Amino acid sequence: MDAAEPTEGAAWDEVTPDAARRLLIAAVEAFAEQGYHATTTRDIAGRAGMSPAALYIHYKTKEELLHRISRLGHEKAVRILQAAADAEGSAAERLARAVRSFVVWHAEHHTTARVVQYELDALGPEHRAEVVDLRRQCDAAVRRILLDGVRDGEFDVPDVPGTTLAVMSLCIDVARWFNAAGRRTPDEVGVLYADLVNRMVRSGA
Amino acid sequence: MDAAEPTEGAAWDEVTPDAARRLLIAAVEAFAEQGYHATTTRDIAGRAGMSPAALYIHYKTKEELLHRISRLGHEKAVRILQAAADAEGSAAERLARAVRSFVVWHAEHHTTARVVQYELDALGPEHRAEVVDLRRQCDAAVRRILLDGVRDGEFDVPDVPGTTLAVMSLCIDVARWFNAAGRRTPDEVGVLYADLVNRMVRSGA
DNA sequence: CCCATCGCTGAGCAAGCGCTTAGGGAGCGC
DNA sequence: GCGCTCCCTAAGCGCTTGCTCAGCGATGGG
Repeated sequence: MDAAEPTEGAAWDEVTPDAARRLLIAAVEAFAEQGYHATTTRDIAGRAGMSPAALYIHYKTKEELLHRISRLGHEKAVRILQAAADAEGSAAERLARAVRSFVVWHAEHHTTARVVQYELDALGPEHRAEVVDLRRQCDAAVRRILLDGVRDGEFDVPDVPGTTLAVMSLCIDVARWFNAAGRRTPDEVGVLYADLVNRMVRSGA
Repeated sequence: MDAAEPTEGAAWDEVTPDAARRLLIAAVEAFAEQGYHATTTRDIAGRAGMSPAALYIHYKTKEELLHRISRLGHEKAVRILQAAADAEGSAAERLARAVRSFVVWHAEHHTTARVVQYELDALGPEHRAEVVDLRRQCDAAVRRILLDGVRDGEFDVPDVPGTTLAVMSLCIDVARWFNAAGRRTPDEVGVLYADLVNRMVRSGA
């Protein structure tokens, strides 16, 4: 389907210089494993092979690290969903693409996704507001597909906002339970979930 | 202050003495708002109107508080799902009841549910193992309903374990996004979700 | 009226936290 | 060689954390 998903390392290409990227990747792993509040700056620096003080050359605070991770992750999510919503094809095809690529991203980058989706409350007020706005754009993209499908008679969806919520919720929760060592590949989960969501909205019964 | 949630107080009836219950309810609120690691023992004791030291008369450690909350919550979840699985009626009726009551519980007690579902990793190894076992019982109850429905030709479910996972995931994530001040009541969400899940598994299209 | 018991508090300890500061060493133009 | 810049470290500051402990006031049996 769409262009190959970048790998874990390549996803942070835009973060420079090298030391800042290494710290950020270390922070993602630590936050995903233990949560933001349980992670110490010493732990992050240690994973990146640096002394505790090195962190503060590249980031003002620990919270700024989380903010950078959260913003980059949400921007990626918005891009994935808007690409699907803007694509050619029937509403069913666009919805399937949206769910599949969104789920694959959550499964493949489940460490990043876990931080992005579950550490939102650890952000400061203005940083959180910025990220909440990006989430609204995610919702809007999915809702647009559903509304198109209802308008064209493709879908039977009595409660569009509620179903949008449920679809997003289903995809996001993948980050919580997905385990790379488990028996399902990200793509298998994506295909399964696209089918389940299609069943939720298809008309006729 | 919690008059809006009539069952909230009654849910912790079994916790005695009174001071221990007040501390536990304070801990649920604090953990749900800020997360386990961001909550201090001083905060919990303060919410219960006590000094920091009072906590350690009733609980050995902060982790024991989380364990008690998590265990009681999971036991309730198991009871809800097994009651639905064991009920009379068609598989569709039992599935609808399971989803509806499970979702209503997550919405009504979303503070408790948030702690129960998202602070699992903060438990010590042996306490976590105990709780993970209870979660397997939850999964098993839902899977049993799906298998019955497939056997009787009521459901069309190509991937029973995967669909079980998705149904549980959908219900659990309610605890993350549900807001008591929002425009949906717990019962409305329960009815909506029961319908969406029914559409996932119904045969014919 | 006394004193043991229970539930609790005030004060504080050792450890660990986020973050700062002074300074070292490699690479560069001149 | 010299000085300048850029990354980085060792040491540590001020503060908060989970948890402890000696002791206090209220209660109730004798």
